[in-house]
Amino acid sequence: MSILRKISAQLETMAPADRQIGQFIIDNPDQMLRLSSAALAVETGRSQSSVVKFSQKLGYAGYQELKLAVSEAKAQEWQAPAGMIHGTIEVGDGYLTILQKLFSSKLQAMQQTISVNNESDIEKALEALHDARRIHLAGVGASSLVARDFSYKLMKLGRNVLHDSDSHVQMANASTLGPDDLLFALSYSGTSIETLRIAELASQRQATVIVVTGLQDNPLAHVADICLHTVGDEDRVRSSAITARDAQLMLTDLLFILLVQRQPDAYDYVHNSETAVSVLKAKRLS
Amino acid sequence: MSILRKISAQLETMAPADRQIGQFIIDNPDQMLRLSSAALAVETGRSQSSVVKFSQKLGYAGYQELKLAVSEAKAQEWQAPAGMIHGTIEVGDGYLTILQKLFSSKLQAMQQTISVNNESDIEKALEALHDARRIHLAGVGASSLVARDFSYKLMKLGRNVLHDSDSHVQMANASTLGPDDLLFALSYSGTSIETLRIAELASQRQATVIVVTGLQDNPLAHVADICLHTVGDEDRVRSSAITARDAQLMLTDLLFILLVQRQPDAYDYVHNSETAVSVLKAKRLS
DNA sequence: GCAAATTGGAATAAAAAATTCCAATTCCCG
DNA sequence: CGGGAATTGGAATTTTTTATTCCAATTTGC
Repeated sequence: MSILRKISAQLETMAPADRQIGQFIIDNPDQMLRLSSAALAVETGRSQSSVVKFSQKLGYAGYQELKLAVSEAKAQEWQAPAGMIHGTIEVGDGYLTILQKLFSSKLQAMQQTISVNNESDIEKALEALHDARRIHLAGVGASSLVARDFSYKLMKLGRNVLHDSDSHVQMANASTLGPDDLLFALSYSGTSIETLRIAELASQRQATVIVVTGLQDNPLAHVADICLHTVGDEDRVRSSAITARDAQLMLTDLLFILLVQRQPDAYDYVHNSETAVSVLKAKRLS
Repeated sequence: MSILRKISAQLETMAPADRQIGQFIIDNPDQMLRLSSAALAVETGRSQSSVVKFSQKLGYAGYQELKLAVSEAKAQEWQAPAGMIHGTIEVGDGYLTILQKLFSSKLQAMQQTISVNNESDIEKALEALHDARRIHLAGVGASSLVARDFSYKLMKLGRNVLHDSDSHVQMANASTLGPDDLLFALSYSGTSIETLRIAELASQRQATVIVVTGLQDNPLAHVADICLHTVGDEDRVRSSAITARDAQLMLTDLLFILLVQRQPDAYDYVHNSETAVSVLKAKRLS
């Protein structure tokens, strides 16, 4: 149990000096860690011996041990998921609160995305990606960046990839797909008209259609041969495609790694890619 | 920067007593926090004054301040959530192992990225972004997607944003920047020639230069007015810009949220954006 | 080779932590 | 309600810890 929490719980039943010292520590843990027992006494208008006695009443040998416990309590607040601040980012939130809420939202989106997809669906998608002659990536808005990121990774493996940010070109590309090909379509809402039309066309042309979309029922999911789900809570982070994007990236990154594991020469391809790019890097500082 | 990391980096060039004391602290940070300077001297077979001098050579007023810094470094240290498999993805890894290692690597990259940047640097970047007349985003490869993602978000707020994936166009755009403008340059290596040249030009033209780059010393960091750092371990995830990209996104997402909090009409802009896009969404299934 | 700089322990001084002493206040029981 | 016991908490004192000074030995640089 965090000492800060323990002090809070006991505050009401403490004697006056103890209450004042305890309150200061709860309100200012960072500052307390920098103060000597005498300086803390000055800050609280109490005596130096009261500070030491306060520590001992809490079960510590002295002030130094109390300091250590406060330091550990602070460390746990940041790290333990249970102690992390969850919730909607709000107008009055300070820096640390925003940071923790953002981190927590990202973590949750990725974790939930993993748990709503079972291994057999991932394996099916992997199998289809592995076997596809050509892979066409489709998505608009934030999803288009995920599609592009995934297309770069697939191209790095030497795969035959079609991707263009212009939805008309995407549509034209889809009209060339056949039964040996695959469409990988991303849309969190599942209602983007361009992505939907492209998926419908690919499906008509007997290409395999993998859809990455949100959990809600939506028209894009209905076109899918294989449907992978993402979970994001955009309301938490001001509705700007942050958690939905992170959730999609979690899936595409996982598929990429699994493909790498499946392709014997994958590491060679990746290494070749790095070597090729290195001529575009400045030489090391001497 | 973590004091533990700093001590590690300097160990080789330290004199014998300092090296011994430094090594003990790196190996036993928990224990060190419980020891007086005299007790630490006994543990290392050195003198008590050497312990204090060691602290002072590192830039602290004394041993107590060093202790505080070690305590903070420990708090920010990465710790895998309980039970999670952590480590390098290897050839024989199964699905679940790969999944956990990937997830853990993402968490580590994001958390470490947060801990290596202090609040005052983030606030400086925020201030500069908030005040800039025009914001130019630069980056190539994976960084170009992060740049684009951030450009979309900034444009959603009604900001005057310059972004193009073509590095020649980026360069031409940089030639129009002035003292009221800002360049936001992303490169994990800090050695991409295009990004570097663009940053140098922006700097010459007196624009504010914010650089988002890795922790290692690099030419791009030297051009920066404000430097934000990212931590990613690409070796863990087959070296394909996964964790480096996640680290960069963590920073750009944070800056975006902080900007939203600073801009009174931000929510209106975001809402207007959603309304505008809704005409490109299929109607709900009936 | 020599002077200057660095290293680092012993001794000393200063600061911080802990304990003791004791007066004032509160609590509890008869 | 009164008196004794227990608690509170600051001042004074003691002990421990931290920081600085002194100085000899070693290393470095010219």
